Amino acid sequence: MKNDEQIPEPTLRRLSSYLLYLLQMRDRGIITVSSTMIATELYLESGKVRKDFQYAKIKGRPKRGYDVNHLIFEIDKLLKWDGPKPALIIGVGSLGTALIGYGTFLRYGIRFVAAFDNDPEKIGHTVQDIVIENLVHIKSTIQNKGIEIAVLTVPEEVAQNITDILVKCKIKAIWNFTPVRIKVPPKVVVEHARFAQSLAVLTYKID
Amino acid sequence: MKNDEQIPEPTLRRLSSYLLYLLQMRDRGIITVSSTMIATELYLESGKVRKDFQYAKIKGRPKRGYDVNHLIFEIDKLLKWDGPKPALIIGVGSLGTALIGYGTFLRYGIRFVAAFDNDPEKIGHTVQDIVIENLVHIKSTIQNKGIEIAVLTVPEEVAQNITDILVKCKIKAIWNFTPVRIKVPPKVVVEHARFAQSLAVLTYKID
DNA sequence: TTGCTTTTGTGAAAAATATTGCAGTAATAA
DNA sequence: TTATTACTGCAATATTTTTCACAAAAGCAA
Repeated sequence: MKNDEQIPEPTLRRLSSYLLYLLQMRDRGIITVSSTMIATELYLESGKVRKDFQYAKIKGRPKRGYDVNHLIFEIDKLLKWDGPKPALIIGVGSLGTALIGYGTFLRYGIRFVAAFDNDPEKIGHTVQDIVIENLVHIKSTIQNKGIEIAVLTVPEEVAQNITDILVKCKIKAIWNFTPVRIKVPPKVVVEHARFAQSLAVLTYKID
Repeated sequence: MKNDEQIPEPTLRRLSSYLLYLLQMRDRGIITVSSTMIATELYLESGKVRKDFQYAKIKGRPKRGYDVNHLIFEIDKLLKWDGPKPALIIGVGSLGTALIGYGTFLRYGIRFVAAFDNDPEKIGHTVQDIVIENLVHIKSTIQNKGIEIAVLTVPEEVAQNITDILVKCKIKAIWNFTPVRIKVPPKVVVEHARFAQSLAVLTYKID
């Protein structure tokens, strides 16, 4: 395996699942886990787990397995989930509010530090100690707070407009919860929260 | 291509994306689309789009492309998104409430017809015309309303317990929004709403 | 009609991802 | 010390998914 190789997306996704399990194990005081243990728990093949760790350049020890703390440390580092990154949310409707309140994100590398909405009724109010700001302040807030990640929970009609603003403000990544496929320059990372796609798999498989 | 072949999951996911685009096209009065148009819009290869339609057994016409209405009809049928299925939600916290309010699900084949919570404060209150019920009624509600799909937005500590109840009530599919990997018998379909996995890909790709 | 163009449908090649199998290593027990 | 066991690490193989390439079909224009 070459050194400069990109880590496959399926591997990245699984690494985040391993992390969840590993945190549970650490809470229970478990020091080492084997690839078989992880695989059994997550319904995978142990070989796949080992291959994933190989991609992540994480080493284990024959007969012992992998050190739980080391695994957590390395996966966090790889996913850049060490030291939560400041993020902003645009669109403080019910979904936006729910996401701000979803404390678990803190564990997943992001912390909400700003919120925006264009409803004058909402501006000035707070959600979880975050003041909802007017969009006109977005550029300065992004700069002042060093925000790289934006979570997009606006109505779909304005999704592209807002995206263009975010791009102008040099945001690096957008997590898009709208059903619209937004357009960005190549250097901006976009990830769709694919509710529909998830549901498609679910409903297709029924029966 | 054999007839009894299972449709690959990536294809299912893309089909749901095509649908979104096709609905927009229909609204704009467009009658036919080519695989190239879809591909350009969604940043894919046109061959992939055609292959996907091949899996879905959807035919086009050379020089004309595909009929928008026919595509929508066939994809809806395939994903079983025609005639929304009744679904219930368990755990009416902020995320649960947001999901109930997310009207777009109606387009994606499910309609919330029941909600449950174990907080006595909440029971009897309504969210979007749905009365929050006590969990003791879950079995009869599932039977009476013919519910096959459950959306799980409970705290992670009780996720498995609630899942076991759902399985006993013969639910067919669970859409799991908790970070816990729940265990079910093979015939029950589970789909994780992988917030963490989605974020893993996002944060890894930054820079 | 004929020729030209666009677009489908699909087999086949290529690439990505998953699985298998096993040599080698470290811990443990005898 | 030696044998046994339980692992990893990785190369080889298999499978899945994507990409490519092009013949055939259908519309269109002259």
